[in-house]
Amino acid sequence: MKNLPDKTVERLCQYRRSLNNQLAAGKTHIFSHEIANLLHITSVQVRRDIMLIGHSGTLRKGYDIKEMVKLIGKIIDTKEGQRIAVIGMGNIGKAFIHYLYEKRSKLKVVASFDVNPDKIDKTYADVYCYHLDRLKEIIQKEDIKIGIITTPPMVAPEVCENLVTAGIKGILNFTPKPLSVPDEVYLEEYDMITSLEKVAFFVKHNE
Amino acid sequence: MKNLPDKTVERLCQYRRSLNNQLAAGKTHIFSHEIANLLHITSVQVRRDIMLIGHSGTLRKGYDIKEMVKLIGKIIDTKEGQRIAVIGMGNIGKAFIHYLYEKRSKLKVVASFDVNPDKIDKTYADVYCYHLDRLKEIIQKEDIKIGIITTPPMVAPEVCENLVTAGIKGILNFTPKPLSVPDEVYLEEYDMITSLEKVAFFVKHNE
DNA sequence: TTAGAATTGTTAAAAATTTAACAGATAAGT
DNA sequence: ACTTATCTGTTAAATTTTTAACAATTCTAA
Ligand SMILES: NC(=O)c1ccc[n+]([C@@H]2O[C@H](COP(=O)([O-])OP(=O)(O)OC[C@H]3O[C@@H](n4cnc5c(N)ncnc54)[C@H](O)[C@@H]3O)[C@@H](O)[C@H]2O)c1
Ligand SMILES: NC(=O)c1ccc[n+]([C@@H]2O[C@H](COP(=O)([O-])OP(=O)(O)OC[C@H]3O[C@@H](n4cnc5c(N)ncnc54)[C@H](O)[C@@H]3O)[C@@H](O)[C@H]2O)c1
Repeated sequence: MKNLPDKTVERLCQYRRSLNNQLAAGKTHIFSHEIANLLHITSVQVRRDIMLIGHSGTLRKGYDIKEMVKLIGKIIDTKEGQRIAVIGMGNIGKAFIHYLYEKRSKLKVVASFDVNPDKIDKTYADVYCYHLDRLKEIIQKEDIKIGIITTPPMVAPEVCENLVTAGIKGILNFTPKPLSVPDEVYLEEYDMITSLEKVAFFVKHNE
Repeated sequence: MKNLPDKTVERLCQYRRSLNNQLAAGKTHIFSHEIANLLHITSVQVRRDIMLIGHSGTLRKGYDIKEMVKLIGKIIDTKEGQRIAVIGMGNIGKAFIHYLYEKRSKLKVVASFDVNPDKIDKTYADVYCYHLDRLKEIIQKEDIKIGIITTPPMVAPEVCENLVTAGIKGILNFTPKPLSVPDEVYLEEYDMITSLEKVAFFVKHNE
């Protein structure tokens, strides 16, 4: 199940969340066009994605939601759940930890780091905050594979480098500073402001 | 300058931010491959994007940074700057307002809304927080064109509908709840968890 | 002043992604 | 049982996006 297109992986995550909602609402089966409507894409795309992961629906009945959620989980999650660190316990860092805590997903934040004494040695939603100096030590001890950078932009490159040295395998960067990592580390840059500027652009051009 | 590919628009926003950084660092000109390195894309792509917006560099000297920033601004910004509302003054809502405030960009948050009495009638980074009931009134009075939804997911569809009724033209949705809007409204769904799950997927498959 | 290196701008090719088209299967109604 | 509506799964086509290729231009320096 390795060669899924990037975009498909992204959509699978979204399918799963929507499907869980439907499950909670009491539905057991769903049609491709229903999923499509929920996510504003076409039903063809949904069917194609589902085909790619090797799932089959029942004709005239649709897809079994529970099974799909389970299958997507198999593809996206790891058995034991992934262990994550958040670096920079400001607004966004804290928001993230609280959010994941409530969701109880397979993605577990198991440590956080900061340099501000007010934040260090405190616990946020069960996540302990260490001084940045202990980054490498804790990451290795706790077998953390993913780092989320929510520090001020200026220090992001340095933090990034330290994460890589410590052996992290994936980084999600929330700062607007573009980072560099070796090939074997997966880097996702998540830029909230670009999204907003994109909206602004399209609003401007639809006037 | 209407028919820019979606992806190009996105990159232009990123170019601008990086270029501003370079400007601040004292550079006046930059080569396509330098921009490319900053953003982890190819120099061809940079040149192509720049071509599409009708800018020209100087051979062997590169692109004039100041001019490029100005041109990108012309394409992306509106003259007067866009007026924005944030609905839901929790962690993310506040983070956003503070961030935009510091940046002093053309994107101005001019109002925010909540239902929690603790938040209402207070000011965050110069942005006043109104009760949700006044949404339509304020949006129309203040000529707000863009809404950022950072409420709890459950109420997002309702908020969205109210925004549309009030005449908003673009929505940036931070909740994991997919929304529906009429064709003339531009909707961007920004899902932080999907990004994280994507990282997790690729980490898993690189092991 | 000429050769060589560097860099842009553009067209063409390739790759990735989305959409269309439609055959085949099944449930529901008659 | 037969017909019809509806959906899935899949292959093929279309579109979008990225990458390659290279001519043209400018600077450097022998
Ligand atoms: N925190 C994260 O990392 C994260 C990640 C992904 C998605 N999200 C989503 O982003 C959204 C905001 O997250 P947050 O951490 O800022 O949440 P939060 O709980 O801190 O803030 C929500 C705010 O919305 C207000 N609110 C409630 N009902 C409202 C209504 N009807 N109208 C206007 N305001 C209302 C609340 O009073 C509160 O101030 C949520 O939907 C959350 O699921 C958060
Ligand atoms: N807030 C937004 O809406 C928004 C939007 C786009 C991008 N961003 C970016 O996201 C990042 C975080 O934003 P925020 O609003 O949470 O910022 P914040 O200032 O609230 O939090 C930053 C945290 O990082 C800590 N920190 C500082 N230096 C550190 C270091 N060397 N190592 C570890 N921690 C360190 C600080 O003590 C603080 O707790 C920033 O880079 C910001 O530019 C924010």
